Amino acid sequence: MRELAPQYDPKEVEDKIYKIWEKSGYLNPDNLPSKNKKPFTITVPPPNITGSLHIGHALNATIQDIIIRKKRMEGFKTLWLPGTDHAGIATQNVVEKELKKEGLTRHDIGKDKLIEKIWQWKEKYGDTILNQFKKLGSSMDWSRVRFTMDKEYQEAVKTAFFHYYEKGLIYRAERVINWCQRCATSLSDLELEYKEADSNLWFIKYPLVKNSEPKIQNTKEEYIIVATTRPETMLGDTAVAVNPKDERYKHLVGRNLLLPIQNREIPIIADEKIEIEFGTGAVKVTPAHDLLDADIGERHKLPILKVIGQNGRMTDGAGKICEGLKISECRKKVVEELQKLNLIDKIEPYKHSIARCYRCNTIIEALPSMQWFLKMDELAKKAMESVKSGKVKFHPKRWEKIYFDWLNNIKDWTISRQIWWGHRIPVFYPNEKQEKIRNPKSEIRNKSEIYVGNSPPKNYTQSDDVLDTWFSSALWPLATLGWPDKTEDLKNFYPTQVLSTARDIINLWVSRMIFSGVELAGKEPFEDIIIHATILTKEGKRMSKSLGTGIDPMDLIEKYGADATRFGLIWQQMGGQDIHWAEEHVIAGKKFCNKLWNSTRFVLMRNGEKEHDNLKPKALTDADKHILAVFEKAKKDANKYIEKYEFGQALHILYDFYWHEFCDIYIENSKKQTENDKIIENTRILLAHILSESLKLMHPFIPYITEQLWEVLPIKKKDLLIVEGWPAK
RNA sequence: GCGCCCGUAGCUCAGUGGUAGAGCGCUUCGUUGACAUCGAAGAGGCCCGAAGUUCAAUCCUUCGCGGGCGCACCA
Repeated sequence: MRELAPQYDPKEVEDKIYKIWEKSGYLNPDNLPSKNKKPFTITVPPPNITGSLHIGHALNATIQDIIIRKKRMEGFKTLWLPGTDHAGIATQNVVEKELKKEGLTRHDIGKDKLIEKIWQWKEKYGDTILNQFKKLGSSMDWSRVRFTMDKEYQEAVKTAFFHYYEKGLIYRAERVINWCQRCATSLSDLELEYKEADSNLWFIKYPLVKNSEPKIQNTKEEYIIVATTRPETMLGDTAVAVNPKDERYKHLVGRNLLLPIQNREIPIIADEKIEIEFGTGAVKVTPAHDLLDADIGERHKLPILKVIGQNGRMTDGAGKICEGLKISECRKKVVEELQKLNLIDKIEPYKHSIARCYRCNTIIEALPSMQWFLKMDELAKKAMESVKSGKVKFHPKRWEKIYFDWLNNIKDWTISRQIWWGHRIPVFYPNEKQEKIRNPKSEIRNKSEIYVGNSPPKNYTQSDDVLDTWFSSALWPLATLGWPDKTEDLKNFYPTQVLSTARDIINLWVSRMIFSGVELAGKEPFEDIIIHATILTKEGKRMSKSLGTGIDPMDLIEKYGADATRFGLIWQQMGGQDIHWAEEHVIAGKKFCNKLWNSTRFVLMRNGEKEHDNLKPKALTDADKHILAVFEKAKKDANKYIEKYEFGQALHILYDFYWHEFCDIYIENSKKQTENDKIIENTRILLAHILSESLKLMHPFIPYITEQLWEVLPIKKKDLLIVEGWPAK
């Protein structure tokens, strides 16, 4: 037996214990004892290679580790598969920022060189997070680390693309899409963040054109006033719309207006979608640069006139005086011109939300662009069915509403991106058509001129587009296990059992994994989805790196130890509620570890070096009976709560039992009992029994200290605690 | 606008149809061999407001107020 120091020092224990786990091989399911038969799998939500571990990751990793460790002790063949995501736009942006420090842009060095730089960056920093997971004590299988740009993973992505393409679910079309001018790429709706901003509502007069047809009466009105937050887009207006029920305008529908500045005639049309109450009830319609207007335009077969280009400047369509101007400049210019013409009725201050890029915060423009889309109707139905049937369950259940809401209103998914870092779309065009392809106006309509597949004919060149990062993330549980190859791992570990993640990617990621799994492998990728708490500041605000309100879990580990950090995180994870972060609970965790340490010292001192091989205590005294009874209850309740994924509750129970029942009461009683020769032996066995069983129950929560204490317990024939039998079964 | 979550001790949060609990903090006492990262004792709460259901509500229902979040095409 080894002497225990009078205080617990995490620094002396953690790294040493982690190495023991790694060396034991038990992190890899293939090396687990033969009793561990039935597979149990979690694939970690792959963090972006750009990131470092934040407090939310730490909570999530701890939750998954608790589940995995418990299952491993219960005798499952557990696989917790680690990995990282290439995170297309995010990563490219980070590396571009690095370039900028040298005064370079990506265009200066070119595509190949940029991609090379990103790979270098990945080699250097990409494993940061994985090492931080280790520090936390995560019992992941390091022999199976995956990356979404691994060679095999790229094959999986292509296979998925071909599958959808052959099924006719993938198509290319010119549509009005979200465009980030800084990233120079399209974005899906989910990649936007709306932020409120102060702006104006401009009220502009559009003069009515006198009508020569006798059937249509000319009226007293000389103009219609439209209200807009974006005066510059008027240059691309192709109609003005009013609600058909609006009495003010009913008689004007069908008449023409003269679009100021451009001096084009545009019709007045009627559309149900127009709110009578808002503004003047008359809306300028710019099909090229507004998603709603694009819908209206389609319904009324309006021409689409592009006035804003992908570079964020006005196109020739905007007319001579505005061509080449930035959007903001053009706005000023247009307002100025309108004022000259005396066509501004009034300007009112107005607050509204503006879409911004979720990666770089640039204002998003809607504009027509040739992109690849994935048809969503059929896939969305499958995804909904998986949850409706109960094959996949959300915990807490309320989150399924977010899921259904999105799937019920789904639009086709824009899967192509114009960035450089990512999975190239496996589509090839004949070389002589390259120019045409880059120019959306002359899209190749003839399908036979496109090659989709693995071995393109000579003189064909691959498309420059890459896939949305989430297209590959959607394959995570499949591709990491070897799909589409029928590997042993795929057979053993797919479908997985649990997915634990943050609520903000329920649709971005979770729903897409579900339909991908069902569509491509015929099985839902997991059974239970845990949506864990979001950690906010004590004041209830979002943590933010730039505001310095974030918390680095590594600092906590450094200060209090990994077990205390895990304890603090889980202590606060109650009922799926958001956590208003309070560090004192980590301090409580540190104190608890020390209590555990010292109570173990006590038991060892009382029991001496004698090794037990059979800890079957009897209940001889009232104190004995009491402690055994409350222990049974604590064990049962803790187990129940872990199974319901209510980890905070489970931890509270174990804490209360251990400190207040075992230490405060039983240990105190045992001091007297060990003075009585008749019961001294049984008391010692009972002490050792409760201690060792408690260590097992607490191991998933605070793995390092429990493994360390287990090591010094005088018990015969023991393996590492990480594979000891779970007591509550 | 619609929806979701929350409002209990100074702080972070549990909890129950029969007038409340933990951790941290605070006060007083205590260094008897597990632990002062401790032990003992204690102060501290019209359980957001109003109405309703009930013998009885902090807990159920409705409506407010306050805080947070998500969704939405309000130009």
